[in-house]
Amino acid sequence: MLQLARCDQQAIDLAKAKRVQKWQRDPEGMRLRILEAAKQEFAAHGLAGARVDRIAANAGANKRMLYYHVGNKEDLYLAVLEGAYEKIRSEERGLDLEHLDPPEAIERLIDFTWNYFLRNPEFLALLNTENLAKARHLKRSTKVKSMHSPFVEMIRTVVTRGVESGDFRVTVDPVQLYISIAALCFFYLSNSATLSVIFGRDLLKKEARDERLAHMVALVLAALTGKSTADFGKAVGQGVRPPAHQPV
Amino acid sequence: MLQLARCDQQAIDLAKAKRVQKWQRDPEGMRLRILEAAKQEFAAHGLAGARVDRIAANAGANKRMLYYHVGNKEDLYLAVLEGAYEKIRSEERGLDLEHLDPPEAIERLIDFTWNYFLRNPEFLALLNTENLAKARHLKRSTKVKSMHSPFVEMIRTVVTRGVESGDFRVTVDPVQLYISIAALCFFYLSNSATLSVIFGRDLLKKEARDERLAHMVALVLAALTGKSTADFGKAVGQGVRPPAHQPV
DNA sequence: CGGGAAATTAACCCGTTGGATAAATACTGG
DNA sequence: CCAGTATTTATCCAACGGGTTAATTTCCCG
Repeated sequence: MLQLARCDQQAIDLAKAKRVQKWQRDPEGMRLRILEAAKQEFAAHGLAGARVDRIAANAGANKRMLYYHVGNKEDLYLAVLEGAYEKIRSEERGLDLEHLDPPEAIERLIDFTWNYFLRNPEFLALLNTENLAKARHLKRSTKVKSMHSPFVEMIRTVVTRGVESGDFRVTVDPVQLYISIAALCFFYLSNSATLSVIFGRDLLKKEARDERLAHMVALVLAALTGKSTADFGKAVGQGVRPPAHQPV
Repeated sequence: MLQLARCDQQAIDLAKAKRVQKWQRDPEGMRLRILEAAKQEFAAHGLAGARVDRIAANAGANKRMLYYHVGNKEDLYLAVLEGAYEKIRSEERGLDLEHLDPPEAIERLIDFTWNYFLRNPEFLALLNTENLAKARHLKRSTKVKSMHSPFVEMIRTVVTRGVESGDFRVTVDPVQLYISIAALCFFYLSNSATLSVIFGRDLLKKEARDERLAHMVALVLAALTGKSTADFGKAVGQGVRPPAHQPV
């Protein structure tokens, strides 16, 4: 008792003397940490499986902070989702496909999409979660709808140029083409866990990834140009080909 | 009070006389109804979002029945998942690709995969859920692993035959090819909700679905055979082409 | 430097949910 | 027809989890 009282007195003295702070203000930083933690949590467990307490803990924050800075669980989720879309579209805008000749532009688009998904696995999980919810939240979002037409136009331009130059034999709906490219990348990575079990291969190891990228590029370009590249995926046998292509 | 008593007596009399049964036994039927309800529930809400009480209600059963006939929530989930895999593999086995010439076999495989996913949207949702869980449950399952090699061999045969006959210009790893075909179908359907919002089109309406199937067949066959089919998706402009292909 | 708004913490509330228990009821083999 | 087993019902509960309330601390600016 006496001892305790002495300690308390000491603590107070220290607090006054050295101005010991229990915490410091940082609203912007806090908000970012919250959103980052939320992204990881939603990506790892889905909307229903995510735990608000875990988000708070991983953000190094008090649970109350989530509600103070962002809102309830669903607001948090929507904020994360919007952020994720903004990020990928912003990177895509920097792709600059106009200056490449069409086949190279397509290859670059595939390469980018693949590596973006590889670098941002949470993005895949978030999209799946949102689709499970039938895009309920995305529909409410005003931000997201506007940011996609420029991208489609960019692809349309590439296709048109390719057809005019004779590089591409046929014309394609740019939306279909983009969906197909995204599909080839997305499905492989998003479902790699079950596919690896089913086919008894580790689909995420380096060689497998390189092989997959080569396969996708070959598939799409062969279809568009009619010229079959040599490397269409590893042979029917077991040999593994060296990667034909490296991330940017 | 008196009235009530009289009613009770009446009820008892009726029960004895007409042998009124409050319920009748049907273990197998019950089990099936439980699994069906569970499939819908897990597909609609994911593992964490699924509610055991809702499953019971939709199965027309008491909650206790789930635990009695199948097990706890995770057991239920695994049973549903295994059932889903069994169903698609079993249907695939009936595809009988051996008797078709290679390009037709591939087209048929795409057609089947597409329509299977279309008819069984829960299957897509279940796979996504399982991948969110990093295939944790599937790894535990002994049943599932074995049933896939025959299918891969079936595709391998088609590819080999195609190369030998000269129909296909290049050889392809059958696993890569199957993943690509599944990807083109799966991603479009599984993500149709968000994609529809983003691109401002209803991707599930009849014309869009027909268009998609034609696009996928054209893409894959063009890549394999080198012969571009005319119909590679709707033009760069806005015209919609009539469906080139109908479900079986 | 001090008062008040902004930021943060601590503690609590309460409906939900997975799961368990025991009693009641139907069926079946002897 | 009866005894024992299989199946179903009716409750209960403890843990969890999202959200809130109120107090506490920091910082800014007049």
